[in-house]
Amino acid sequence: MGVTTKDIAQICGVSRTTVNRAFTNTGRINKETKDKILKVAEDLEYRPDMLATGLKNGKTQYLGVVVFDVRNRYFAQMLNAIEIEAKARNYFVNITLHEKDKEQERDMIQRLVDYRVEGLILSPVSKGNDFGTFLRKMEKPIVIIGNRVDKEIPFVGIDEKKAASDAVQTIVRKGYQKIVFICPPLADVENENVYSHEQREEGFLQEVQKHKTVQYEAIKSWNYLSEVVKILTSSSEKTAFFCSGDIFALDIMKHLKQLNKRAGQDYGIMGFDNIDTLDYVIPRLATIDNVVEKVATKAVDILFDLLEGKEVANKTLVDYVEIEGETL
Amino acid sequence: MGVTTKDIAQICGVSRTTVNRAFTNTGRINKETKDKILKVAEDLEYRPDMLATGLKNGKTQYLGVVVFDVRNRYFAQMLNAIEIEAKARNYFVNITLHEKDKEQERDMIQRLVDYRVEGLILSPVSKGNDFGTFLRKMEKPIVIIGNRVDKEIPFVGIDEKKAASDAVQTIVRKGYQKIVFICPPLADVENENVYSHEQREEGFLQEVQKHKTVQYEAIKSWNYLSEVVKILTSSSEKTAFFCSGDIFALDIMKHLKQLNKRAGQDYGIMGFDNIDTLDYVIPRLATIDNVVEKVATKAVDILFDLLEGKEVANKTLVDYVEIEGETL
DNA sequence: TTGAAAGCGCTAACAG
DNA sequence: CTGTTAGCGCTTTCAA
Repeated sequence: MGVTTKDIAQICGVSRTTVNRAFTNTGRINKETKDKILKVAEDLEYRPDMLATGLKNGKTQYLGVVVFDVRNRYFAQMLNAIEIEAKARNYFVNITLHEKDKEQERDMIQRLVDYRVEGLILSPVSKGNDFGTFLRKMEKPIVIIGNRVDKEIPFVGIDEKKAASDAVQTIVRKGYQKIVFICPPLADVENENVYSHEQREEGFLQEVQKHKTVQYEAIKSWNYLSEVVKILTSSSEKTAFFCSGDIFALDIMKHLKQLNKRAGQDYGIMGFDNIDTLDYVIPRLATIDNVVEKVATKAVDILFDLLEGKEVANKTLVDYVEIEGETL
Repeated sequence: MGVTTKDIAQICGVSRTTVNRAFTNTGRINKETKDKILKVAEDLEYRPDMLATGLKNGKTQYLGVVVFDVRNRYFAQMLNAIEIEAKARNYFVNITLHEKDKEQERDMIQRLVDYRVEGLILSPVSKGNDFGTFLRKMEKPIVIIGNRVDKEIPFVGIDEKKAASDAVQTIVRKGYQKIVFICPPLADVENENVYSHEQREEGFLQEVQKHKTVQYEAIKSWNYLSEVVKILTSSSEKTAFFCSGDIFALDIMKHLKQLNKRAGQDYGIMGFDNIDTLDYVIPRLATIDNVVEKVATKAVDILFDLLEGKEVANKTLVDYVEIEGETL
């Protein structure tokens, strides 16, 4: 590497300890020597070696973030919020991505810990006790967004169940007689949905069953497009599709448009997430804003509470927002 | 931290040197002691401290990436490609984001270097000699995507100028008599466009001027929407808008749709980038695919060439793809 | 085949 | 106010 404290010490005719003191403002030090040291350091463009500092202190001022697939709008917004919030506290963020691969996910977490990040924010595909144990073994503050791992690890999110339930109420109020829930599998491999989508489904089922006159159905396969067409052409009831993600809704709208079925008129449709692609699509999709930026910000707050040794709730809910659209 | 080589050495009754040899396969070592060491290490769940290793070797197996604003689809695709390509070579990626802030940009680069990333891939907002000098001072392999900094620092991208020129040819061929180039400023602060958009503009101008019968105009302000409306309502020529980014095109299409003007019929429009939001928008926007994933992959390839001490071209072009749409 | 010793660059306890 | 010393955890001569 380049310039070290040793070089500076030599040039200034002092010890490395003194040089260190000049930087850290710790211990008493003569103003003149300090100024001189700082000046020399600047002239030489001295930069402390963070690996050495980190090694010594066991602290790196880094947070680790692991998410799957940034291409998902949801995550992009999340990452930005985390970055901003962390920066505000003078921390840095190491973002790592993977593609819904559970093994990779563990690797990346492990790797970040090996590099001594001080805390982790995760939006994992893995969950369950086994994964929870793995995380606890890291012995680092961890906050989870999006997929509840287990009861113990702090989680931040919205009340997905209640949001889905609200959505169903809205749909019913609009006079739909049949509601179809679209919820294809997310983690492809094991055909297992992440927590939030499971919750959405639960919320849907719980609420829709309260309305005796309303028919319902849940489609959980990947070829939902053809199923949707089948339903729409075969049934006479006023039908709405409630999708566990905006993407599915957009996909359906596009497909049906080609068949000359118009959202909001020939059928109702509602999404979930409020991804910003919606800004460019007409008609405006009705959806639930999962306030991902707020959630991310809150997650960082909680992580810092943990870092400061504070107690935190193991579940923190942020208020979602229902967005009215033109598709219901 | 947890278990160290010292612990393992003690347990196995050998020196730390020997433990190290067991891991690195360097130097001769008794098969039995080796096996024993590895076994103990596994039992204790030993993890090498990467800060210590990095400090010692001056190598971290990390690449640094700095981009502004992942919310931009463009970058999201890029990051994924980089991550995958780096992983394939057993390297890790530290992604850092900022919001078009030049000072922050430098900070983050500096910080990554302080952490001894071995190389950098940047898509910077800054450019020019001054920034080039700054980068060279890092004394790290660097590859630039998207904003040419200066002649010396290796750059990967598409031939933006030629792509824009091609686009104009296409538009002219479709019979448009007036072409309006939409290119609002990207780096808000200084009203200065990044290289790629400048190139697109140059390509536009160069080509459009070859077609004497075609009128043209360039709108470079943020309130392009009202300008567009003004032009469309006031002129009788068959008009097409060529946007330096898909986002602007989508914005215009949405706005004009509300005024009952239909893309592809009442006016032509073409974008640039081929962001994947286009998949959900009807009509399909004509655009240029900037093949960002290919570019990113290539950038990593080049970075590794640099890491291996190979000579690389200071400018590498990847073939773009013109996408036909329904909007011309 | 193994170990002792020195050092990467920074920090902190303890003396002076 | 300043310096000496030891050590973070790992690696690498060099010698045994």
